Amino acid sequence: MMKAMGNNEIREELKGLGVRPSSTRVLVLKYLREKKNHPTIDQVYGEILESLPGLSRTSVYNTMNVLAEKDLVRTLHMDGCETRYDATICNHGHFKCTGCGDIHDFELFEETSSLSLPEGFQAERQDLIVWGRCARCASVKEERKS
Amino acid sequence: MMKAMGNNEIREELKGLGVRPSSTRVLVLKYLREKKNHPTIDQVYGEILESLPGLSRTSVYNTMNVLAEKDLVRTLHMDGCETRYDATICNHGHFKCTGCGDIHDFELFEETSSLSLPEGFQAERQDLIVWGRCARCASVKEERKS
DNA sequence: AATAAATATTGTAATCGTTACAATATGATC
DNA sequence: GATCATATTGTAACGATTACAATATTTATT
Repeated sequence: MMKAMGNNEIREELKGLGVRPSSTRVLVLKYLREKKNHPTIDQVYGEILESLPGLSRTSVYNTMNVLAEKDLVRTLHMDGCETRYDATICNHGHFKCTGCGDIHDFELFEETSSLSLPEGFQAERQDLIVWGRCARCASVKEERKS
Repeated sequence: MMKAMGNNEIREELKGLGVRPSSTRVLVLKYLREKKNHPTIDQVYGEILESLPGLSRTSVYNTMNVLAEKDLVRTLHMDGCETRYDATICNHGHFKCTGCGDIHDFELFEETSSLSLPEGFQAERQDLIVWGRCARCASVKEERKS
C-alpha cells in the first residue's frame, strides 16, 4: 500500500497539541495542507469520503472547529455565508476571482505596522481580501460564478 | 460630524439613479449614512420600525439589495454569516473589536498599488479587515461577544 | 489482549440568516 | 381618478451550521 507520507507526523503533531488524532482529523488536516485550495466543508467532505466511507458532514464541521481552536486552520468569510478553510497560517492575503470564483493566496509585504488605526486600538490579526480577475479570467471574459 | 441629510436630498439622489424613493429606502439609506455603525439587518429593522410601523424584515433585505446594486451601500462579511451594511463607499478598512464586537472604519493610506498580486491578476476591489481590541476594550479586559 | 473510561462520530432535528413567491398596497402616469 | 408598474408583506423554503442523544472508536488500565 502506498500509504501517503506524513500521516504519522500529523498524528504526532495533533497529539502534541492535546488533540486526539482520529482518522478524520488527520485526513482533513492533511487535505488542507496538500491542496492549499480554500475549500468549503462540502468540498472537504466529498473528497475525504472516498477514504473514509460513512463519514458525516457533522464530523467535518467538528473537526474544522477543533483544528481552528488549535490555530491549525484559519476560517475565511469572503462573500456570503459559506465558510472556507485554510491551513496556511502565516500572514497572507486572499484574492477572490470574480470570474471563476477561485481563491488564491498572495504575499503581504506590507506589515501591520502601516495601519493607521485610531488611538489605543490594538491589532491582533488581519485579513486582506481582494476581489478581481485572476490571470486566466482576465484574458477570457466569461460568465461570473459568484 | 456630517450634518443630517435631508429626506428630500436622498429622495432626489435615488430618483437620479432610477430607484423609486419609497419611505423604506429613504429611511434605510439615511440611517446608514447618519449612524455609520455597520448594522445588521435586524438592527436597521428594529430602529426604522419605530418610524414605519408595519415594516417587514423582508423589505429591509430587499432595500439593502437594491441599494447595494446601485453601489450606495457595501456589504461586509466579517465573521460568520451575518451580513453588515455600510454606506461609506470610499476605500477604508474595517476594525472588528473582539471584545465588544463593534466595527470601526479606519483610513487606508497604503493604496492598492502596494499589493504583490501574481502576474496578470487584476484587482477591482479590496477590503482590509483587522481584528483586535478597541481603545475601550483594550483597557478593560472583559468578554462579551465575538 | 481484555476491559473500562474518555472522547469522537453519526444522524436527526433545530437554528439562523436569507431568499422565493404570491397576495396586497402604494404611488407614478395618463 | 383609473390604470399600471412596482414596493411591501407574510409565509414558506432554503442553505449553512450547530445541538444533542445514541453509538462507535480510541486511549488508558489491568
